[in-house]
Amino acid sequence: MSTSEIYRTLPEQIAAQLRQEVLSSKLKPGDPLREVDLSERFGVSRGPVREAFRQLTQQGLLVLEPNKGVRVAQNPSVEVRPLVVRLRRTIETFVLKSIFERITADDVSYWEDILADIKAACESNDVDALTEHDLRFHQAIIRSHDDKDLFALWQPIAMRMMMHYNRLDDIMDSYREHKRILDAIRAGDKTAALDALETNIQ
Amino acid sequence: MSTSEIYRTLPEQIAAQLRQEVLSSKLKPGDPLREVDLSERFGVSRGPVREAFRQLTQQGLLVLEPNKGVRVAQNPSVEVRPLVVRLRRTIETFVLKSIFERITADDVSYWEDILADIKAACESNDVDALTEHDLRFHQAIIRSHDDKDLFALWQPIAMRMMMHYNRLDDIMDSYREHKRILDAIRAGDKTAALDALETNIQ
DNA sequence: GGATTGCAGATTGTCAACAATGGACACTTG
DNA sequence: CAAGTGTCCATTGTTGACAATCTGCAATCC
Repeated sequence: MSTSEIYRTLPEQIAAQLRQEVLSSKLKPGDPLREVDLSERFGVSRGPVREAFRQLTQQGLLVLEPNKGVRVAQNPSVEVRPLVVRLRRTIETFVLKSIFERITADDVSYWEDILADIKAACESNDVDALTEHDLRFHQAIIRSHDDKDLFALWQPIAMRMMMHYNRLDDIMDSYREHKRILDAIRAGDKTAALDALETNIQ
Repeated sequence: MSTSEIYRTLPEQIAAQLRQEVLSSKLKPGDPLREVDLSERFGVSRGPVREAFRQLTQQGLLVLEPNKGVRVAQNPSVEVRPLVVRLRRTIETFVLKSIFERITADDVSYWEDILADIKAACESNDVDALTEHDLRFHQAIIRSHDDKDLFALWQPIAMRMMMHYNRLDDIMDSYREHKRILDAIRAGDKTAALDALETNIQ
């Protein structure tokens, strides 16, 4: 992980690593994951690996079949993708509307740090890092809401959007879109912020 | 379980039982669940119980804190509940719209069976059974879509709505609402069916 | 020849023992 | 007496052994 986030438990560390590999297409849809392989690779027993599988299944990145193990999930079909976009927009705009008046300078400063990471990833053309920081940006917004359950609601939807997907011709657009969101927030322009957010989610 | 559904794995059976107890408020928000207690109760080791905990966590019924175990989740806050309603409506109307032209006689016949269960539950004033069959009804609709991933997307949202909640003054209303959905489907009236579905989800 | 059965290896499912963690409460210390 | 420290116990986290299940392939039968 390029971020120095602290994962408290063994399964979380394993899940974080595997998530990164799925989102970066190092692991492709349909690829099987073997418990023993991974337990040897991470130097743990099969228990924590199974637990990590469970977390990633919940996030929609892996699919589990009893007695047959887990595989990397397929991308949402072309038919379902617009639904996922709509769901994610619904949640994120709900949260932004809800917290808008209570956004603190600390919040903005934290989001700016992430924006800087996004900018760096764009400039060095590092798609994997961009995916990671893009996710962190939106995650940070969701997490600033009081109701922590919103994150659990949002995560599986957002993950399904981030899987093996790249809609941008110019990678720098990602930076511009996120900057536009943050600029509008800083200016206190709620309508513009919501519009910028919706534009970014597609 | 009053239905004779077949659960293939041990964890699924345990999860089904616990889910029923959470949805029927036998287990209340904040109640802790102990691995050893449940493993003794179900006559298995702690492994399958942990696995069941993971499934229910993913569905939003339980909340997991590392090194501290799981508790029954809180109801969605009054602020978040409208969002959950909107998300569930979005998914279910999307599915109904999408499958409408391809609904078979077998589908309708199966849904009628569930409607009969709903009617029976209403008439005998059995709220727990009603919750179960209400869930089965909507689940059946979601599952008739080709994209099986939709169910995974829908479930955590629907579960959050079903937790310890009863919006109806007259329990028979539930039967009437579901009957109205099915009548509209039988009549081939898509608009009416979608409207009836939205009315039922609140 | 094509379908069915039976085996063998690989893989997941379950278990019970042991390790690590966290919280309560008594104890020391200033 | 208040703040901090240590110990114990309940509980979860991790492990490795063993059981059950699935998959592919070869032998058998019609």
